[in-house]
Amino acid sequence: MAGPRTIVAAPRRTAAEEVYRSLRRDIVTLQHRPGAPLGEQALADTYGTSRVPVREACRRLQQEGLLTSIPYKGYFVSPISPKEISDSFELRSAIETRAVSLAVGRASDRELERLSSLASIEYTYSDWASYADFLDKNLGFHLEVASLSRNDRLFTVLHNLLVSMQRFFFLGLDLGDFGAEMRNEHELLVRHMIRRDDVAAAACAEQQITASYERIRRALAAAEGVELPISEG
Amino acid sequence: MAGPRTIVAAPRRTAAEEVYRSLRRDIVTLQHRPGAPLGEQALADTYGTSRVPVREACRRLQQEGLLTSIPYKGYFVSPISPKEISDSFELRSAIETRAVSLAVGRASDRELERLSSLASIEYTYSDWASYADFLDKNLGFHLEVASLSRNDRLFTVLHNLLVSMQRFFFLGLDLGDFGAEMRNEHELLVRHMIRRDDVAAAACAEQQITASYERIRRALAAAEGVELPISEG
DNA sequence: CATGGGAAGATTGTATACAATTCGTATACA
DNA sequence: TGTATACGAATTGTATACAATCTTCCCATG
Repeated sequence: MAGPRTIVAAPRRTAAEEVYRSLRRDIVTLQHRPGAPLGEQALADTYGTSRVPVREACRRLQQEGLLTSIPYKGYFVSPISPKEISDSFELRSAIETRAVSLAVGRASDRELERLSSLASIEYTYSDWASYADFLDKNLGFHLEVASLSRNDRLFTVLHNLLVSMQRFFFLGLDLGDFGAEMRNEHELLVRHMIRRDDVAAAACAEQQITASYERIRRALAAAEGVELPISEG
Repeated sequence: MAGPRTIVAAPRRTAAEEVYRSLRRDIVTLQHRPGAPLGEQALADTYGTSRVPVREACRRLQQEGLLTSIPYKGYFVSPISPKEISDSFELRSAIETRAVSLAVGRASDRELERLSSLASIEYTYSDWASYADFLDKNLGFHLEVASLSRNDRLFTVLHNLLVSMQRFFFLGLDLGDFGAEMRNEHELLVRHMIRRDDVAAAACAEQQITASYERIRRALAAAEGVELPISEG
């Protein structure tokens, strides 16, 4: 899913890696709420390891923006502020539209065909497990586009950004059933790319990212500071 | 220099932080050559600490792309390949042009005036210390632009990217005296920004980034695999 | 001479113990 | 009552010891 040519490095089975993946999953699926306190020792007890691997995982998540460290107080799940959401979408727009442009110029017909097969995804309204699966496949689609840009550095940065944005999307899915809408968006984008129209494809991506942002904004306005600890940005 | 409103976090004086900063400086100034092997224990001995802080620093540098880890062999300074340079400039172009656009719409006249004062920089040809100072100030200029975008996430990502690209620029400065040229570029960009012409400013930034890439490419072609270990990309 | 096995060395991964720093609180004092 | 201060609890930061894993090289064996 993540990478077609994942020659980079085989992810080894290490405790630090396990803690990292588990913690990240729990954070992006909102099972650890924004603002929730996490201590190294507590996490070590939870995962049955020592503080050293936990520490490594936490520093990684901190660098990716999902955790915030307050020295001698502990780690905290980074709060979700309107500004952070807006900043993230703005940056995503800058990077992903370029990725689409580059991909149009560099991907083979064969690869675009394969991309097309990843465009059709859906979920079941108000089904949590379905949400998780949907977001995973949606991430896969966008990462495939990024990978077709043939730019490893761009891929890595966009990968990190999209992962940290996953929890925003979790907030949005409950607002309504957008499965069909997003599937149509994906398919439209791929059609532009197959036609090798880089300008139209980039504009299409830009517009879809804005639409996604609007969905999140509406979901946030609907929830309006009751369910989740949203900090003022 | 880095940030005007650096409210984010006071950089604590910790051993891991010291090792990180020292190592990063030595890598971007090419005092540690691309491909050079670095072991945790050796670094610990060098810096007079234990492996734990060294490890933390190395993982950070690895995630930023300056170090490459080969399991059970050691860390190595990431090689500089033509593709890595090209990828980096491509990504930089995507992010920085957007940063310029945003800054034009959000910075105050006062801030743009201050930015103007950072534009005039120069260096002395074939003077190493002068190079380091020049690159530092040049970085400061571009980071100030990024900061004026008012997008923290964009700032952080571009910051990391530009830092890791510093060592490319080191290769380029010896090719000739580009001080005046780059100063003119900076001043032209600022003039576009002051005129609040975001399209012209973004196009100007794009063109300048391309020019910078060309300078590096020529420098690399001139050196042609004799002085430095350049891996084939 | 090619090849597989295995021991030795090196490196990373993990656990535990200890030091350093910070924050809250209680308390002494004005 | 208000304020300063000292103490203690909690947490991170660091050092060291040990275990696991990989590489390498040598040697036996076909």
